Amino acid sequence: MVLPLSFYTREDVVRIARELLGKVLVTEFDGVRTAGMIVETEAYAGATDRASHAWNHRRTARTEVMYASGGVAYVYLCYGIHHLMNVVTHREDVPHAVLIRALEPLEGIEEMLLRRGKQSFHPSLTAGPGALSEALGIRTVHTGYSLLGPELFIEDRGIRVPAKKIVASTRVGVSYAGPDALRPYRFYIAGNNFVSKGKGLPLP
DNA sequence: CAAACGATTTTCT
DNA sequence: GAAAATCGTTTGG
Repeated sequence: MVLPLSFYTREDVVRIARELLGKVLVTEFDGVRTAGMIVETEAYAGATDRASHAWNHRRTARTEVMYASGGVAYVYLCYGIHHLMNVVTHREDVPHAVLIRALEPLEGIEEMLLRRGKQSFHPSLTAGPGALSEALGIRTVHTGYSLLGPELFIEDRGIRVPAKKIVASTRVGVSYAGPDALRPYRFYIAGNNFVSKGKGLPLP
C-alpha cells in the first residue's frame, strides 16, 4: 500500500527516518516505472538542527517547501550536479525532512542503467543520494510533488527490517554543523550492499 | 552584481 | 587518496 499522509505528518522525524528503511520508493514518469527499497536515510530536524537547510528558521525560495505539511518531496541541486531527494515531514511551518540516501533496485533496472549510463548492474547504480535520484529520474522540478502519487510515491510492501539490522550513525557531509554533526540521525540496513560508502563523524 | 560554496560522484594517480 | 566537475542558491558589497 502507498504510505498514507498520516505517516508523514507525525512529529518525530528521527522515527520516520528509521521507519522508512524497507519501504519502497517508486517513480512513474512518462509511464516509465522505477522502484527501489530504501536502505539508508538521514533525519534533518529543521530549525533546531544546524545541519538542516532550515536551521534557525532559514526560509528561502529553495527551502520554502520544507515548511509545507508532511508528505511532499524536497529536491535540491547539490554541487551543481546532483539532485538530492528528501521527504518533508511534520506539520506546516515545522521544516523537518528525511534525506533518502540509498536504494536497492527492485523494478525498472534497465531504465536505471540507461539513466545512469551504466553497462551492468552494480551497487553504484543507486548507492548514494545523487545516484538514486538519477536512477529514478528525480530532478529539482519534482520538488513539492506529493508523495501519495501518481508520479512519485512510497509504498509499504510488507518488508520487515529487524531492529537488529538497523544501524544508527552520524550524518554524512555535515561537519560544518558543529555539535549537531554528532547527532545519530543516519540510519541504514546492516550488511546491505546498496548502502552508500559515505562516512560521518565517529559516534562519541 | 560578484563571489563563494555545497546533505556528491567519478575519475585519475 | 586526492581532485575535478559544475551551477543554483545564498550571502556580502
